[in-house]
Amino acid sequence: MRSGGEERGSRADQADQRRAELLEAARRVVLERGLAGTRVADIARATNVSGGLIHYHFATKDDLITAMLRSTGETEVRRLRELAAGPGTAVERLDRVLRFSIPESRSDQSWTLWLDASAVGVREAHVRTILLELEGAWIATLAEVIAGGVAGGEFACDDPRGAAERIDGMLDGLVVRYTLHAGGMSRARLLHHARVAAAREIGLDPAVFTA
Amino acid sequence: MRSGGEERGSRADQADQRRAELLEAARRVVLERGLAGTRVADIARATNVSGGLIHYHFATKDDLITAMLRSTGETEVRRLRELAAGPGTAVERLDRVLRFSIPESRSDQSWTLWLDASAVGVREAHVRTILLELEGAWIATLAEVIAGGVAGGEFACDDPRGAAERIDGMLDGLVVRYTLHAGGMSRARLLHHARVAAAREIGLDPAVFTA
DNA sequence: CGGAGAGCTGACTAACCACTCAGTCAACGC
DNA sequence: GCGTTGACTGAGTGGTTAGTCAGCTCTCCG
Repeated sequence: MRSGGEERGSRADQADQRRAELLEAARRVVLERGLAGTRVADIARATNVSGGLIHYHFATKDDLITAMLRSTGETEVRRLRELAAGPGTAVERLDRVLRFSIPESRSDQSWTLWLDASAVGVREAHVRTILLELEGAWIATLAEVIAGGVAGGEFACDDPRGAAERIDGMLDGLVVRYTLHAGGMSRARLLHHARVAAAREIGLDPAVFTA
Repeated sequence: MRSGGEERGSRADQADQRRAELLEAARRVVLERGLAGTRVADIARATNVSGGLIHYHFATKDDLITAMLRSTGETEVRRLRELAAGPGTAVERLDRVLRFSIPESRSDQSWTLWLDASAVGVREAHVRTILLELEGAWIATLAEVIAGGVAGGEFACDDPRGAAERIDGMLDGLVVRYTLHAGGMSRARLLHHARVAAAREIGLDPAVFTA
């Protein structure tokens, strides 16, 4: 075992690599089977390691799941900030953020992770904290992009923070609906709603996004 | 046991009453402990019956939970329709619907039931169906109220259905945020957002709701 | 080379929990 | 009254699963 596999550095790095590997496997398994349906044995199998190894690197299943949610959230926030800070007009930046906030396609079920986490977060404070940071970053980024557009004279909006909260809330709600109900809404309509709502908030015509 | 308790009718009614009682207890327990944390023994204890009785009335735990979700959803939809069909101007009817759609207070955690259900619904089609009907009824009702306002000349909106989808989505997203994060948003701000977004969709000033 | 310790294994255990079942009791029809 | 049937009990039972542990192997370093 582990002869033709990926390279492994010094022993000092090995544990970190393994931890990252377990985190990634946990993410895949939870996406596939749901949080409630995920066993630590499943994650072990997906990584081709023994069940005992999971508890060598993570004291409890909870630790593993929490670390996985935190690292996934951090990755998403990093990417969001890159897109928001990227080149182009404020309209282009805002549209990039909107498009990044919704699933790429019908088969992109990555949002179910946050649905599961939200249900758990009601009862568990450390999960709630992760969700709060994730959503806080989203709202803050949206608000910055909108405020930037206002400062540059592109947008008209007297409450960028409030607008960001409303847009973020609508995205969350609609994405859940899109994710849950296959026939309920097309991705095109989802994006249309996001653009219409955003356009209303910044005092522009929705057509600016598609021009 | 069961001497000073509530009256029980004929044997024919008894089973129905007991079923309803178990449904209601299941709702309370799930709200308190979450779907994942609910044991059938908890529901039995909350009803002061034996564990075996649960399975006398409901073949499986899943059956009980599903029936509970369905009955809760039906009750909420009935109440929503009453409020939407009630007296007053279209603005008043719309505002009643908006206020009914958000928690009554910080201690009203009834929405967590639907958060739990949504997470389960990703994997289980029969739960998904219940959610689809619930959300469909909400959107349809919102759309009817808006269309009514347009017909009566109160509102200006060229896509009541789309507006309803956006408002419903935003309510879902914001209510989750409100429910999850104690300090994140006040109920007043939540209601403010709902009214601002709705006012934008119907071409009125948000102040009409508070006048 | 040799000892130490990190990484890892897999069999084990203790707890948990949905569901079963044999039997009790009381209401109802006859 | 008396047998039947529906409501209900509570002690199981079997399957599942997070976490443990004794011991193995390999790498690193003196």
